[in-house]
Amino acid sequence: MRHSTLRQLEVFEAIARLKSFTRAAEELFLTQPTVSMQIKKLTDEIGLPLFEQIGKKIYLTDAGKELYQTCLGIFEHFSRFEMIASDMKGLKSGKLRLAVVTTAKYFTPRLLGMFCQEYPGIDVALIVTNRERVLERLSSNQDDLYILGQVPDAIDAVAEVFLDNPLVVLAAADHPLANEKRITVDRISDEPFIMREPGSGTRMATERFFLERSHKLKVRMELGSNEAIKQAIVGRLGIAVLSRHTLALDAPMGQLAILDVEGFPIERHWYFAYPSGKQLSIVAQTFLEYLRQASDYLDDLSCRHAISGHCPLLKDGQH
Amino acid sequence: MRHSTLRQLEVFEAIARLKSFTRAAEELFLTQPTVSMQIKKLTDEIGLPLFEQIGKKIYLTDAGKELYQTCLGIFEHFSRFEMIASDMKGLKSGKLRLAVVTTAKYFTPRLLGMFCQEYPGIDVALIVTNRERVLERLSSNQDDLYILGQVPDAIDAVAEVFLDNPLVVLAAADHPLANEKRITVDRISDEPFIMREPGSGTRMATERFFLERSHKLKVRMELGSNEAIKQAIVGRLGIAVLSRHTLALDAPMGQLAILDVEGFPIERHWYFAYPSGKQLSIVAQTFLEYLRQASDYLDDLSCRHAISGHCPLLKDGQH
DNA sequence: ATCTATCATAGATAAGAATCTATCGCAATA
DNA sequence: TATTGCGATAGATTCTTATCTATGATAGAT
Repeated sequence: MRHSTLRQLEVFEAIARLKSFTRAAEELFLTQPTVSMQIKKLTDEIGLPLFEQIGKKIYLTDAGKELYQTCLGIFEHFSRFEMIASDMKGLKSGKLRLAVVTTAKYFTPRLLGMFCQEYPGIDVALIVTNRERVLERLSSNQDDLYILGQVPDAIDAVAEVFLDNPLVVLAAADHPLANEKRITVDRISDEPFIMREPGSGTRMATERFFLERSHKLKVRMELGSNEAIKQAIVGRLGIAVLSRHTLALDAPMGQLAILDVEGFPIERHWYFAYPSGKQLSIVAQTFLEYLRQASDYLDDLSCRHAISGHCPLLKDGQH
Repeated sequence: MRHSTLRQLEVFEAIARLKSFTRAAEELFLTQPTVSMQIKKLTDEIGLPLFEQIGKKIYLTDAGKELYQTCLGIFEHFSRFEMIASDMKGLKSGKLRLAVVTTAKYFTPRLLGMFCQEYPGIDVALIVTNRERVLERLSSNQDDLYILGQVPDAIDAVAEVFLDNPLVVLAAADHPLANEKRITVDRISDEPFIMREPGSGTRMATERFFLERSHKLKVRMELGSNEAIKQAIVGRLGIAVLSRHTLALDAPMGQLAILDVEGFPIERHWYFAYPSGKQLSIVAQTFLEYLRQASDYLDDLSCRHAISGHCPLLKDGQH
């Protein structure tokens, strides 16, 4: 009976409900012979009579009753799906899967928060992991969008800048250099450095920076998280280059200083990316559009926090 | 999307499962362009992409995942129905609704018991009510088969004898006539009679019997149930004409006697009936066939009980 | 760089589905 | 008995569908 058509079920349902071929025909804007024909075919396929006629009344047989229930169930499934589909089209529902590089966790929640407020039906999943895993997910198409601090090179992907990502030199607030200005790279390079593990985008950029200036770094420690590094700085274990975004609201206030080193901040950027050739879901497209628009506001925000004097991390007059 | 076809869903399901258009085509014995075409149509109807292709891999979009679930649900419904239908065809399941006249309750359970044993999957519903209600149900086609003691006349129905229904005269075991033989109708008609309510088939047959012989009955009581009548007989309130089937195994033993009256037992019959024009369900047909075959055995059974001397109701030598 | 696997597209065709009009047969009803 | 209402049947038509072959495009794999 897999060869029955939905049309037949539709016709059947109408008859079963109205208990009349003629009424059903009217309801469906068909002629009566047409519905008769449909039912005939359906009955043949099933191999059991669905209706019986005593006098002029129509009754459902047991098989008919079962089929009626089946119909209702099937239509239920259909309309459920139709609802979901139209919600997806109208952005009333849907899912957005983001995978972001560790450092991005300092600002993506805020981004997502605003987006979610605007589209309350959208379900967002944020995965925070290291660059390597993010690239892995990117190439096996596990998410909708990816956020990285560096354009993926080995993988064919579309990437676009949407936010600045300035790298700054951080030291303990009472570090001798904390109040100096225009510190040379020379002086910095003598300091003990704390770094993320090799492979970290920040580390790569930092190393390139010093390499270009023919300096070597004293890497005193390698730590697996930005938070740990900040703690280490406060503990006077050394200085570090980190994204200014790591100095988010929750950073230990007043214990860190941004050093005014020549050539800093290193201007890196945040990129969103997705596999080239991927047809983005409507939700993803919308989020992307939202990202582009929000970037202005976000830049502003991070400036105010980190630069324009509202940031408790900066000593007076340093900006 | 009500215009999508089941075929499309079938194709879609195969692709979603195999994650390949080509594999799906092979599985369905189609060419690859055919499945592409089907999916194209389905996608157009739904208005959302269902698959995405990154490199040579196929992935389901969110909409696709939803549709896949929907498909599974729908196919589930279908196969459930198919199972039920094929069970119905094979008598492995099904329902038999019987409506019988009150007096028939003394033997139908035995009939049904045997039938149920033979077809354990069949669900039987037995409704016992008075003749009037049975006819009502018959004319509004509420059940599969009906059992009556008299052919329905006002209603157009098919009826067939399947069992004898002898009416006998019952009296208390110590009634003066209990030991007499060849009692004339004359003598009986002086006795106080206990009867069922007007409309009862037994009553109608009894009245006709006496009318044909130009006798009138002294109806002393009208009672609504055969059991009540038997109790009344035992209580010496009178005698009565009842179906011998009412003297079933559970009858009060040794307290009732069948009087050997001329012209008795009145030979009535049990009929099964159904609305003419009704296409009986396979279950009903089977039961009917079973009834015809079982009638011999049942006749035998009731004979042995009521006539051949094994019956405790009969005094020695009366048969 | 070439080959191979995979999906998309185009064009053709044969099969079949859905539908109609006209008419028949039956049963309930007036 | 005549009429009416309802479903079945027959035959014709139109349109769609499902399908094919042939070919093109793209991206991994060798």
